[in-house]
Amino acid sequence: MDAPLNERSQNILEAIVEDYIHTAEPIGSRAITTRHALDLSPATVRNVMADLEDMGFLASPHTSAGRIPTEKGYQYYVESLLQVRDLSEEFRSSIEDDSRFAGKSMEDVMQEVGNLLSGISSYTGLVMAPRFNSTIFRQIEFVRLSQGRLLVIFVSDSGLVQNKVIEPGIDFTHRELESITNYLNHRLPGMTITQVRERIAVELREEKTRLNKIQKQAFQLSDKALQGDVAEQVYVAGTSRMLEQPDFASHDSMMKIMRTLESKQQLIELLDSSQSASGVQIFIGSQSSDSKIEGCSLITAPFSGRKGAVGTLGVIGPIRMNYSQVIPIVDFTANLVGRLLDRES
Amino acid sequence: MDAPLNERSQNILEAIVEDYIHTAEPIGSRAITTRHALDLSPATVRNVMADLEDMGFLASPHTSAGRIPTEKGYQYYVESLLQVRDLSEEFRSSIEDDSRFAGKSMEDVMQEVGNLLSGISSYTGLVMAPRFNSTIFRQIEFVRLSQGRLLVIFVSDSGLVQNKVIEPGIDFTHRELESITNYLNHRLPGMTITQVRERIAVELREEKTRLNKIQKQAFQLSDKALQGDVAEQVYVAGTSRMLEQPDFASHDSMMKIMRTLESKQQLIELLDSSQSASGVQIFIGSQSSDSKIEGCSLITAPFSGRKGAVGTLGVIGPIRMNYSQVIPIVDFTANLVGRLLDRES
DNA sequence: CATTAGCACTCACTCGCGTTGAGTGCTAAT
DNA sequence: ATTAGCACTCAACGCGAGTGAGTGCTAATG
Repeated sequence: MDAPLNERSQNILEAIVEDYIHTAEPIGSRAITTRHALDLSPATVRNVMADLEDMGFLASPHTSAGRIPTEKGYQYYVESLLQVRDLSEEFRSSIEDDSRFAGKSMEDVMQEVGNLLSGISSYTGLVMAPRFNSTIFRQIEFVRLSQGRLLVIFVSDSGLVQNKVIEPGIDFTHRELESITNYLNHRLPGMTITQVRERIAVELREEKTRLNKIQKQAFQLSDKALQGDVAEQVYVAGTSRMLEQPDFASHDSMMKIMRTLESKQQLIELLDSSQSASGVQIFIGSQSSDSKIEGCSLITAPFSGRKGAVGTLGVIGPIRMNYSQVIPIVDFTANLVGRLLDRES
Repeated sequence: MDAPLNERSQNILEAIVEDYIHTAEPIGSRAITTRHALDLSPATVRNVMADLEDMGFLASPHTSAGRIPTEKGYQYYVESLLQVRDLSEEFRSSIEDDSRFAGKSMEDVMQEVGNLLSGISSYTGLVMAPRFNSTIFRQIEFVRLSQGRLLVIFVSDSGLVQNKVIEPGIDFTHRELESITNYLNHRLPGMTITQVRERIAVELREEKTRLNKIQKQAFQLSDKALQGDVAEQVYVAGTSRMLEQPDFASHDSMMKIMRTLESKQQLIELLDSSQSASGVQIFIGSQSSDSKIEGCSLITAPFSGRKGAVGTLGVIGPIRMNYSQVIPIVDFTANLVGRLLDRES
């Protein structure tokens, strides 16, 4: 929509965005000339700043304050000016330090990844474990509870464990369950849960065929067990990091953020859209959905093992976020988690 | 240490505490005479208030403000003045509404209980699931992962599922694992994990005896599987409720609380002490451990099924907490959860 | 003698106001 | 095209007077 920015304007915009990311305070023309060696006088900078403001990249809180970037300013910065630095060796080895994941169940690993993201980025870390329906079936177990209630435990290829309680109607004996379990565990591994479901539907439709009683029961039971979606697992780490940000000093904005971070459902919606994308995605301010996370930016990346279980992880922080640092962190971590998924299979 | 309070002083202290709980603002002498039908003049009330301040039950933020209760004041109020009301029918049925727990795994039930506590009390809800070591063993399953890694899944009597990853050193075949699983699931149910552990230790010591290979392997494997403590499961709900409290308006106090609520470890320590007690316990301000939750009170109750799996739940809020409402909520909920544990067995 | 009316006193809170200074926009000089 | 100079703006800070809720003390009262 606009003429492209000339180099000087770009430099100045970049300087303002970066300074503001560090200080969280409006940047004045003088501050730029002193902090950056641009060989320009404050007056010239002022002229450029006025232009940038006209074009919508900057805004001034009031006449006698400096400028702060607008959302559009951040977007331009991220798309055109930002050069993503390589991850520092320190971070890299800190992320890759396998000992932190040793001997942990997949759930604990996910939580730990959240902690890692939050710890290194100093913002809030989010991890959404792979959708169960898209993961590859590895094993199923049944545990008899009281009164015909059955605890079903699924284990996915990547070591994720999910369990739910069902009431099948029939009260299976221990032996029957054992047979059913065996049967299912021989037939189903290697398929995704969705595929398993379809398979079951087919088999049940053809039930008049050669299925014996055990087989029929097995399919009926697993049909019940797989009915309905399993809730997504979301792990949040470092929510208090949000409170450290001066951007959320006001009580209201803080409450809003914290409420959102508490609601798994809303987080799922946020992360969901990036599920299918590939590579790091950046949502700046209102680019992410309707103001639920007003004033926030979200950096996400999907992760997946070789066999395709796909989850999403990311970092959420104020729009005034250190993009150049966070982007490689998210990228690198997503790769790591992909490898962690594979190590189980 | 002091002469017991006479009735008039008690009435006035009670009035002040209750008014302050509602308004969060210092209470003056006039306010009391108008809001409560005590048939006393403000002057008389002032005299009594001065006495109560001398005795340490009240404090004045500054000369020309009203009085607020001290911790000692709250303690006296809770111990001697508070009559715990019966839970309103509305709350009672809301808590007992079974549908909210229908078809949920035990983990989800625990989280839901947290939500319930927070929702009804308007403070923050805490639930610590029964210590795994004290729960009764019901079933164990092994899942082969890559490279000699084994996923172990324990199910407790009350339907709690825990899993961890071990590296037994030997690479068992599928058949071997099946036999071991069968053997363990026939031998161990009904004991607590701790008992199971002891049993294993004994059997292994006598291994020269009549144990065949499978049996020996079974014990060695389960020994590995049960080594080390399983992390406590803590569920927190409604942390943002803390931010709603005017008591935590200051940035500092807020951060402190949120950090604590984020740390499972610290929450475990808080809840741990009430584990062994029976009935509702009330920790007012510094009564709870060292200022980690400065300005907070904690109301807890242990819950247990008939078979003894013991967990703790509670509500945490500002010292200025609505004790008369929260105490019966916690009490009632703990009973409910006890029943929920039993329904599985 | 306990209670209360009366009164002087205290002190956080609010509001208005002048001062300060960082920063701007405009204009004229280079 | 750039820059020096300058008038202007406006949030932020500090100060002082005014306000009022609330106290503590004293003397009067039933």
